[in-house]
Amino acid sequence: MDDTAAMPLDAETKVSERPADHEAELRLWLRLFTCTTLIEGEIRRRLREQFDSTLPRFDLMAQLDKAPAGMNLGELSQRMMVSNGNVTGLAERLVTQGLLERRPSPTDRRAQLVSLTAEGRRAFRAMARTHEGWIAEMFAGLKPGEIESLMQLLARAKASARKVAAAGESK
Amino acid sequence: MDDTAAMPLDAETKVSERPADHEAELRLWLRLFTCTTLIEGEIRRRLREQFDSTLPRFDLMAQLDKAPAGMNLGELSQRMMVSNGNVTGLAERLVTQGLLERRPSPTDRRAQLVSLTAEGRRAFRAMARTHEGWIAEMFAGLKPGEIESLMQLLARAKASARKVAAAGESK
DNA sequence: GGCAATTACTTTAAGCTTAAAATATATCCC
DNA sequence: GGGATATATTTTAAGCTTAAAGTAATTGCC
Repeated sequence: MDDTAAMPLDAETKVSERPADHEAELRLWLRLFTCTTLIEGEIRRRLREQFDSTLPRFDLMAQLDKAPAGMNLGELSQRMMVSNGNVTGLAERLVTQGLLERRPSPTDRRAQLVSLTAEGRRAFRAMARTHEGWIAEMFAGLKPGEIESLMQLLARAKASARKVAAAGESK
Repeated sequence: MDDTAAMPLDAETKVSERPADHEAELRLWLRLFTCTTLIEGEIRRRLREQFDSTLPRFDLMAQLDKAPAGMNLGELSQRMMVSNGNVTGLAERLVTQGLLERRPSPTDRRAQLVSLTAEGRRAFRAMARTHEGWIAEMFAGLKPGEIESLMQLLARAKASARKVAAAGESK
């Protein structure tokens, strides 16, 4: 019935509410997660209802819209931060819809080059314009200064988390 | 070269680079999303590697840990903010693993009551302790004041988004 | 009592996602 | 040149997630 090992240091550990050591961080994570999930869910819902599309498809198209010459699937998966296999399936569905075009890379017979079709580009631009409005709507309750503060604090949080995540993946 | 506003109608608004009216909000959303995804991915990875578990399973168990008497699936799905069908499958897998127990509700023959088994409770507590440490680790780069500021700004963002999302769902 | 509406849950179909294994090609080095 | 290694992509198996349709039981109301 002693507690946490050795307890090397730092007073800090108040006692009374023992378990709560990192309560502030836990609550922050919960709030961050809830906030993101709330907005994300609404965006997904609207993409589906208004454009019969999905967030991953939108993301993929956004990457290609920035690269008119097209790119291969590996590069796409890196930029989207998802697995290779994921992009394979996503691209396939977009090709079926006529929004995406694949052709073999001229320099590497293992690789495929994908790019938006004219229709894909048109469809994406329409979605993107509307999407931008949705996001503005979601954050309409924040003042410009609050947006700026949030940006900076999230940058700090991201840097902090990135350090931890990066450490693990070198492995 | 001024822009936006006024300009009500626009056929198309040609003007090459239409400057993205809501760029600040868009960048904020991107950062919020990236930050959450980064942390979430690391948590998922660790749950899998260290506990052979998943985030949805962890969340479900967390709800039940707070309700020793158990609860029915509908209540669980509400608290987790996911669909009913989702909980059905999740619970099924946890039962298979011996971490969850189902029994018919004594008062309503349509309903099931679920609760953690002794083993489930033990497993959850172990995970929760470790999980708390991970979260603290992720945010270790932030000062207490920064955590506090983030909490408040995210609360404002959440309230803003909630208003928008709620408006749509009454329908 | 009996029937309509509601509620609790499950099933289905579709898509997203990943890790791991498999395939095909390219590159490096002797 | 030829074999080892690395790279680009696809396939597979498993799980998560949802909306919509289906089933069963309960509740409300006449």
